[in-house]
Amino acid sequence: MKKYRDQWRDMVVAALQGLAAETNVSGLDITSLVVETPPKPELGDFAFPLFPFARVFRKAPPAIAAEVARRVSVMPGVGGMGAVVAAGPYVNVKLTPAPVIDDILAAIAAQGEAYGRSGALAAQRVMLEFSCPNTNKPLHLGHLRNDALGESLSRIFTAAGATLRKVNLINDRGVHICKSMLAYQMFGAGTTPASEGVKGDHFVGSYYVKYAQHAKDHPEAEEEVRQMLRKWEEGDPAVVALWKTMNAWVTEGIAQSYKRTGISFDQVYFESDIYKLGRSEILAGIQKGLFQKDPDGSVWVDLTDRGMEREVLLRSDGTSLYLTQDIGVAIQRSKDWPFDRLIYVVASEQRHHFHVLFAVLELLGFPWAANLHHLAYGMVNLPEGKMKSREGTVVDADDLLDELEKLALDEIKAKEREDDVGDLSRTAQEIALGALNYWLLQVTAVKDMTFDPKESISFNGNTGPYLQYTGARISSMLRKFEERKSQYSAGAYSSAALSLPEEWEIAKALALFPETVVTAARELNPSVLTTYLFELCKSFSRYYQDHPVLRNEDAGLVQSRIALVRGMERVVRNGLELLGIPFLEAM
RNA sequence: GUGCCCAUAGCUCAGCUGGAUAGAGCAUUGGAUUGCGGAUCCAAAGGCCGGAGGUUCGAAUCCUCUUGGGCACGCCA
Repeated sequence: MKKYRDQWRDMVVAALQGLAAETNVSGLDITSLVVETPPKPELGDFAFPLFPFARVFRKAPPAIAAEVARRVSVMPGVGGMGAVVAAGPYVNVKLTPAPVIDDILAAIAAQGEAYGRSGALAAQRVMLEFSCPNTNKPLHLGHLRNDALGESLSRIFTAAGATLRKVNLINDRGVHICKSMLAYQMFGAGTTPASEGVKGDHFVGSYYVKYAQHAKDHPEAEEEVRQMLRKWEEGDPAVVALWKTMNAWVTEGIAQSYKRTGISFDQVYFESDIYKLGRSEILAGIQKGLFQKDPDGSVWVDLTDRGMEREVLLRSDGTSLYLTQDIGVAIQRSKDWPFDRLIYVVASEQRHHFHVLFAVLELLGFPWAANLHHLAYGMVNLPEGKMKSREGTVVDADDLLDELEKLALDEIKAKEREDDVGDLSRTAQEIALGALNYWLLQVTAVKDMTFDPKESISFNGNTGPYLQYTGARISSMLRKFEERKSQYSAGAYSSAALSLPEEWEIAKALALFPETVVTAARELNPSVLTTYLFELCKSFSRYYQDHPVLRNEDAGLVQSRIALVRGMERVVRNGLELLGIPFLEAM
């Protein structure tokens, strides 16, 4: 669609310049000419508001609009492209649909899976960090939002042409891990996830909970934990062995969850490998006078001239902090895989941390420090209220997925679709995932949100399953067409047959897909795509409700509408892929 | 207390770099010649865009103040 928009913009620009030249007006600022979509389709396909030019022409906008419309309408070749009319202060353009429809449908058919991909960000190497689980408990609802955002953005960036690298950082060391380990030593009695038939992350998580209960009336436990951490750092064989065993259980469990939700990474960093990084950079920074050592031995950075505080970089005993480590990791990454941008998908609670991190890296003089970005996302609550780990109201990711799958399964059964669906449990899983990812991505990242499992799985409304349903209906239509193909062989595709306003609306929307992907990437916002796809599907549902695709006497009409349906199928398929929502051919 | 973020229909959310009468979905009410899967579609009703100023030809959008909510303010991660 961009092509056409630019074409018409150029013509309007030429008209304005022509008018300026003839009336001896100078100082025309053409950058203030914007193209927008009229609020109602009847008004046209593009609109140019001319308010900004009133001053320079000393004329009322409607008068300018009338003059511009007149000039554009007599430009060579305009007749075949479309009509141009003034509507008050606006110049509206109504495209001639047929050639545009031909163009769009041909492009989709030719590009197939690649339709929607572009080179818009071709020069960019983008590293995207997300998920970053702890190895002391299973994933919860918050991780699901993180993962959905990270995975979807990675696909969107890739589609927009960027070279993208997904990285994960597993927090597999520290006091929280030792707590589970200590509790397991005390109460584990040699059991394993296998012996108990429990997923590894849940197994270990249960000991984390047991520790918390134990520590309530055993204050000395805290000291034992610290001792254990010390032993771990010293490489005590027994402690390290237990740590390895329990970490393996958790990471295996988390890997299963990733598989279930379609999450993957190009590189995984382990905190246990890299937690010592950063220290040397801090020490070097002291030499350069960037940081100061206090009398007690702690090292600080003064950020007050940036409106921030003084922050600790090294403890008085010389050891690193989380911040120190993140400094080291960023530097390491810039060496491992030099990037143009590094985006961290991390909950908004850590805004301050990243503020400081980025400031320190800038102080250290890394040129890439200006291209670090914290994609902060808000909390996910349930209709019942907030998640609070202390009150045990944290929603476990696997449990939630189980619940969604059950709801989906119930729905399939209620509609008596078991026989049509193929693999029943797989379909339920895919619907559950569609419901989850759509809901999580539909809300702008920075905002806190409410996740309503029942509403998310609903098959009507603004939901993932609704999109999947539209895809399934489209697939069904295309299957039927293939079965009866010979019936329609007398006719041939012709864009002229697609003369309904609904068909024009759909075709235009299909044409907007590639630009929409780029916008989503530019704004780091998958919800741009959810909204786009929902509206596209709604238009299509409305259309086929009233206008039969296959049940037509005119074989040419059938062929033409099928071409449009094929375009729909392609865009829905490619679009859902970018959101991590499975496309279903039947449901 | 200080800083950052959020506030749009009863509920859940869109609203692009300011542009035509602020939009969806859910819920509510009323409809759709047995229909290419009715898991759909249509319609009605529902708003001082938290409030007050300001900038502008023009503000949900930008600025200031204010109210309410969230989060962060550790030699934790």
